[in-house]
Amino acid sequence: MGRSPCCDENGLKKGPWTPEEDEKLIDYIQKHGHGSWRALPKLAGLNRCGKSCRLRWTNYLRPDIKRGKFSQEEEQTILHLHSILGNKWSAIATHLAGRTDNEIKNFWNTHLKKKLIQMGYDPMTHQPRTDLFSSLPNLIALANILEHHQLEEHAARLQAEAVQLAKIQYLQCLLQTSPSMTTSSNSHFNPGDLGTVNSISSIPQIREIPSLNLSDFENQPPSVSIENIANSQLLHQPITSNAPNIPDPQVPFHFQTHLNNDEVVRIPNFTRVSQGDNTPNSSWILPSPDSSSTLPPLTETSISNIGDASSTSSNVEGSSSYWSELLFDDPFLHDIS
DNA sequence: AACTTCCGCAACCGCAATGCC
DNA sequence: AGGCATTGCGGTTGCGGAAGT
Repeated sequence: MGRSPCCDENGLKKGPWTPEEDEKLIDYIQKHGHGSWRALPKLAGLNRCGKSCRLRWTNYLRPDIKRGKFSQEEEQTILHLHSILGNKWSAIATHLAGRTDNEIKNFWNTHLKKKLIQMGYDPMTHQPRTDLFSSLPNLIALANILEHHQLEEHAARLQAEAVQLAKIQYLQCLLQTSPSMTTSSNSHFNPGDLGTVNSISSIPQIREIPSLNLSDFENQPPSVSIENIANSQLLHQPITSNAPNIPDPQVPFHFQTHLNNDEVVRIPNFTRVSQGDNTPNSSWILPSPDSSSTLPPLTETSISNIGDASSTSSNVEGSSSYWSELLFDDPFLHDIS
């Protein structure tokens, strides 16, 4: 397979294009079309290689190019497509009218990738990073700063953010393990679908969380101080299922966070605990941290009252399925699916 | 004000795919 | 079918302006 001759070999000009060169290129293409890119420079009176002309035209001079800031919608589209296609910039560009692959690639590398990292996602897999606590030193450093300069109010906000982040991670784990959410083309939840998470605001416990999307992290990435981790009892601990009869889901760890003194969220073993009954409308809220160890057993009877009894299989997958169905059977969560 | 560092983006490089003879 | 030319694509570079010191 042949290689294009390098511009250098022929003493052709490289580097930024001048307005005069742009004008020549535009004039020529408007009159004759680009035809052979190799022949074009000579015909257009340009001391450039054909490749350079082609790139200049396709990435900058083409009249149908849309310039300027990417809209929220475009951003979501890129995130979504990237989660499916990966770094197939040209394929992604076909779904964004007027945007070039180069522009999308640059936007990804300079903005979106950083956002995902800040949100705790692996930008390549779009999966939540499981090494959240490997960034502990950074969190500690942040905590030290906050310790001296932040007001109590700020700390409370951080705690809320920690809870928010944990909830997102929970939902990701949940959606990943839920067969009911699996499709052939996109079997996992991804941040590009964060708009979906907004619907979770209908969950009573999460209602207090404002509508959540990427822009929420634009100016201030979610941050968690070590102090607040301690205060909120956001714990990293081995799986020790406190819910009898429910096998541990196949996840590396789970979080447990106390929203306040009265509420507990366990993640991803997000335990919706009935307070006296196991009906679908029972509360999501645990009365106290300790109560999680004294939960009434979720028996097959109670499960059948809630969801599909066949999902009570003792294997791990069945467990995930069970929990997922348990959760998704909740009318509050119907919007998600 | 001067210098340094950071950041965004246009452009380049080089490999792969496709087309043509 | 094989070889060369051309085009497409993704990764990387480096320039210029902004922000920070």
